Amino acid sequence: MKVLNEKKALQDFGKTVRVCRKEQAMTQSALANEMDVEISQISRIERGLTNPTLLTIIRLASGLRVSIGRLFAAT
Amino acid sequence: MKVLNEKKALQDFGKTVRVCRKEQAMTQSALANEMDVEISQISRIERGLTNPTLLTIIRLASGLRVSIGRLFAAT
DNA sequence: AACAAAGTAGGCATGAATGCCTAGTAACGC
DNA sequence: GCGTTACTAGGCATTCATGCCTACTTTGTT
Repeated sequence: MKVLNEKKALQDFGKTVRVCRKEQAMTQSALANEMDVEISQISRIERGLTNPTLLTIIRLASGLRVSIGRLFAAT
Repeated sequence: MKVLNEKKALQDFGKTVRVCRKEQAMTQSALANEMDVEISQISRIERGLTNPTLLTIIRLASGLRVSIGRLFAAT
């Protein structure tokens, strides 16, 4: 029953998403298109403002062409 | 903009969670305690009825003592 | 500086995740 | 059989993820 620092976990995830996106030289808009999600949601995720769902995470990894594990490398 | 089979993705994830839980010889109740989430939520996740959030997924991996990537091995 | 592109801020509506609860079913040993 | 533990079903309330929209700020280029 260990305590999770939720805010930090979301921020770490967002940072990793941003790093991966930059590595692909994609804009938020381009990623949103690949993922078929709203562009504003990308911004919220990268800033750690939202707690994305499993399906969004799968879409992220697919759009960024990385493994899901990669998105949690900072964890 | 590839299409994602959402139902199958959630079911696959749930199946993997169940496999990992059995490997640890844990009950749903024990896992729920480790994760500090409601037991009914474990049941819903394993049956693919719900689309869990990032924080829930992190708690799952922690409670099951597996990497997050492991939970997506079927993906 | 001016302009364009990229990203942020914030609000609002809708649907869904989660917690909480009760009741029912399944799977086990005795 | 009986009893116990494990899991499922379903409802209800609250919170929040997401989509959609407009406006604003930042960044980069010329």
